[in-house]
Amino acid sequence: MDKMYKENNLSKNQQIIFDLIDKSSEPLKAYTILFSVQKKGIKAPPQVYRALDKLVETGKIHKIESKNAFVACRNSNCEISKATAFSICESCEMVDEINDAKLTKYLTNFSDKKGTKYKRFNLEFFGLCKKCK
Amino acid sequence: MDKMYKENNLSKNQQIIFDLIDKSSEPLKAYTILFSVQKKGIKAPPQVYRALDKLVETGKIHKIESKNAFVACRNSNCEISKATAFSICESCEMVDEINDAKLTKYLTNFSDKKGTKYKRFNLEFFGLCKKCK
DNA sequence: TTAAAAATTGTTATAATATAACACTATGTA
DNA sequence: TACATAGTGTTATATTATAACAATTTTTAA
Repeated sequence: MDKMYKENNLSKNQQIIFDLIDKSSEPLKAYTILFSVQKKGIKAPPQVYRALDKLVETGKIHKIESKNAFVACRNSNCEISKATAFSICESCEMVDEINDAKLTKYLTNFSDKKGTKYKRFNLEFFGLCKKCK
Repeated sequence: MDKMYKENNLSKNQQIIFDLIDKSSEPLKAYTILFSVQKKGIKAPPQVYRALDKLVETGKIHKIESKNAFVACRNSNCEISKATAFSICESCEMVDEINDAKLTKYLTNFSDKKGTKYKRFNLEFFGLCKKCK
């Protein structure tokens, strides 16, 4: 059988792009991805953005909104991105996903002054990483 | 004296653009701002982006990263944006700044598993606002 | 199994967001 | 007053993202 990529539920383009992001030590931007996968036949922005959209939707990757860049999800059981938190180094631009049950619980249960609860959040912390400090 | 705008420490372009954002009931995008202020002599993107950068830097406005849009700060004493939180309606796109001392304190004091504390954060909650629910 | 539905792909063009670089002017400060 | 700093105006261009259309592949379920 030659459609191995279906075994983990990702399409061909999604798998190619996920692999790239997953192997990267830093967040990747859409056009960086595009240039990296051109030899694999992915030649145009919509192909990249469509795969990214789907991967974000399914929680395989997250978008770092302040950087327009994408990282693989490091939370073993993350299937849908509804509670994301990141630490971002303002010097070297390193990004780490924060996986802190207490923080997640606190924010997931947070309700504002009108009593509204939210079904999703994204939190980005900025500072200096260990190396840069 | 004809340089009134100096009284509150904003330059001419900064004041024009701040006023526009401040009066708006919704987040404004850079090019929406650009089109709105062309009659006031601000004709090119860099003029808008420079003013926006400065206003963000001084905490007069905040950028909603997930929307590439800007809102005026509603926290009376916000001089530097180091602790921002917003609620965003996924239906009508309404954005409200959350001003919750307990939340701010919790996040300002948050330290990750390596004990690192961060000097700034931005939190965006997503859900349905009262109207859309 | 097979036809309809849903998801994915490929492609071209273009829209939307943001910055580089340069010349100049205004303002604050010693 | 002169120097440094901040702000302005301008052209061009870089970067990020989507629209629209045609085709193919995969899934579903009758």
